[in-house]
Amino acid sequence: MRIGELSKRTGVSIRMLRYYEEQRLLSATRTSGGYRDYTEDAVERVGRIRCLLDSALPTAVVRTVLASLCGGAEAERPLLGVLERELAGLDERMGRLARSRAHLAGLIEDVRVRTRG
Amino acid sequence: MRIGELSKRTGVSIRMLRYYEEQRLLSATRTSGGYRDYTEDAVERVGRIRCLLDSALPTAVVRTVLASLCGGAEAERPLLGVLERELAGLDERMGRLARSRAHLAGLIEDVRVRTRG
DNA sequence: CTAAAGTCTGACATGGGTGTGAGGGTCAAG
DNA sequence: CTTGACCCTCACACCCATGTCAGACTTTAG
Repeated sequence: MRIGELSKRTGVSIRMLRYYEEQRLLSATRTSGGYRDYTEDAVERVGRIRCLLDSALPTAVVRTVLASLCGGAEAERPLLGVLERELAGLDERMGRLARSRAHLAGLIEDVRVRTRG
Repeated sequence: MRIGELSKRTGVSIRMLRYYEEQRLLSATRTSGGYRDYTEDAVERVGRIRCLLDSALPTAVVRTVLASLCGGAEAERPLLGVLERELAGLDERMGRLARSRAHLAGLIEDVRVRTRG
């Protein structure tokens, strides 16, 4: 299928499908006219890419993950380390956000008190 | 005082002090030679700016907050709304991150199970 | 054959605080 | 006067998924 159809079937913009190819997350053969030609499998693969990106993984990690998932179980050991580091990174970001939130909530409370007074 | 001293006393880089001025968060008079000349108050003001930025507020909001804090209590009503919207935004970001984290944790669990099996 | 819809590549913009560098001016101590 | 420390402005780079536009080509329907 061509890119427009894949876009409609996955809900992912054409721009992003091209981007995934550039990032080597997704591949397609080309027609004689130069159009991308996707197999049926592409639909599922795009879904997996979206899932991984929605887990806040950067494209480079998504590429690694996809490669490992297609490899055997022995390829999944280093993968696990990569994912755990990403998880730790997420936790740190959440911690920072939580601290900011506490800051801001305190600030709001201050303003409230002062306005009442 | 000049910018280098303010930087040392606040721990904020010179680059950032200039940036705050550009963003109209901080002001200084100029010497005849064109150097910025800060009053003592600037030290405290920079501290307040840092505090607000550390609360994940964008500079435009920091500007509003600083202006309101210098205004009277009646100026703090709209301010409160602004801050609450920011807080809601923070909560949404935290929610998204939490969802991503859950996604990723699930993915890791899958890999673990599959590697054991 | 023609028009329209689809596709191609390449490039620029976004957000937004922050680093870094170039090229040049100011000021104080020797 | 010279040297060196300090400062000035302007501008580009970063991150990185995503939108959007321009100009050109392909495919398909009429």
